[in-house]
Amino acid sequence: MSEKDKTTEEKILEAARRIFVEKGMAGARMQQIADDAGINKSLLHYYYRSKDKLFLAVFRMAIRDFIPGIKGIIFSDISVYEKLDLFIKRYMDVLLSKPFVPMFILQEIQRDPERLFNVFLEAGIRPDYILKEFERSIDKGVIRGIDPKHLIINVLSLCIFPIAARPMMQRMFYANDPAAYQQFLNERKAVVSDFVINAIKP
Amino acid sequence: MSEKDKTTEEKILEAARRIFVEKGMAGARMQQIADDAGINKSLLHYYYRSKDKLFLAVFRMAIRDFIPGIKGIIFSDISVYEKLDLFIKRYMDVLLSKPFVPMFILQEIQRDPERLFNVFLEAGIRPDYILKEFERSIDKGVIRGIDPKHLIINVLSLCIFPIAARPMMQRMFYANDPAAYQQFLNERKAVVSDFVINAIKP
DNA sequence: GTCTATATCGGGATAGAC
DNA sequence: GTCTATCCCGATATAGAC
Repeated sequence: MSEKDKTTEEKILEAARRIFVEKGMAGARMQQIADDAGINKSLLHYYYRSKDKLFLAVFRMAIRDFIPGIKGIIFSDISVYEKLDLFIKRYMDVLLSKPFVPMFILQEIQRDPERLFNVFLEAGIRPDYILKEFERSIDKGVIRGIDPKHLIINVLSLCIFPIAARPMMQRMFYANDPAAYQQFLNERKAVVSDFVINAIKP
Repeated sequence: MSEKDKTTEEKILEAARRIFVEKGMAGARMQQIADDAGINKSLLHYYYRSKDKLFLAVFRMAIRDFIPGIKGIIFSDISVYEKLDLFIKRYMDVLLSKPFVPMFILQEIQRDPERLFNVFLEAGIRPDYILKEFERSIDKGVIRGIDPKHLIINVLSLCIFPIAARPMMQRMFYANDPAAYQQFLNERKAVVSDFVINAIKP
């Protein structure tokens, strides 16, 4: 689909996504979103009644993009180690294809965690199932005794943080070379998987 | 020092810190900072000429609070494992005593990474030394062959993320019980240290 | 140093023509 | 559906009295 064939609504959503991620909800300007989308400011209000509604639309879109690939893995019928490996790789793939999501969600976590929690619930994201599975694996001695909550948060940390903190890490470790850091993030899929698996092997 | 003995300037800085962390630079309101400090809005401008200057003051204070305990460890003369263990525990202690710092810095990373990088440089924060030390340890076979950059970023991720994402994690895993999550974070010092050390043992 | 009052401006939102 | 013009509130910032 060429740039011109995009509906106005699509152009708005994409522009809004860019600006909201860069500036956050409060820092974003409707004018800038309109400019970025190549349309008039009033049209934003025509399609979405308010800034808040536009933000929510972008937000839901981000969540939806983000989820489908993940849920399949969690409920699939493979070993814990395969599951962890697959999850980490798939999860990082999704994050790399939507690198704006981490900061977007972190900002929303501060702004209104309850609303975010409900969006997650709607999407069927709950830790219960995987928590139980880790517990069983620990009981069976398949993985080392670590509180499953810590394990989950470790995995999330290792995947999310390097993307959220990208501008600084890229500057510090790669003299601000985007291609080099991208390469680093690609390697990271295997590195994190190894790291976690080594850490929890009995 | 009682609440009353604090100078106006101190009261402003503390209030500003709270509000800036909660709302971010753009979302924060001078009025709210003034209310929170129990003073008049104009006084903010009397002490700090503008919102941006106030933000910068809070920011530098945050960095300064944050650094001293850390640097000592990096250059101390102990084994890599002891150093990692000590660093993780001390670093998380600092983060726990200044829990606003992670989001504050993450926001600033998006807003102006170059300025932040320079503030870090001023404070003497550079990854070179520890990077080299990890390399030597890998060459000697003391730790498993992992790209030292990944190792550093893993440690940072594991320490920082759970605090930055606290409101959501607390809601998901502890039914929003702050004391329970605080307890979780305290445990975490030892858990992360174990996790990392297990992951890199040859 | 601290307050009240006010200037000034930017930005979200709406009205209305086409 | 898309544009121009405009409203109006809220927020930063300043002036000036005490």
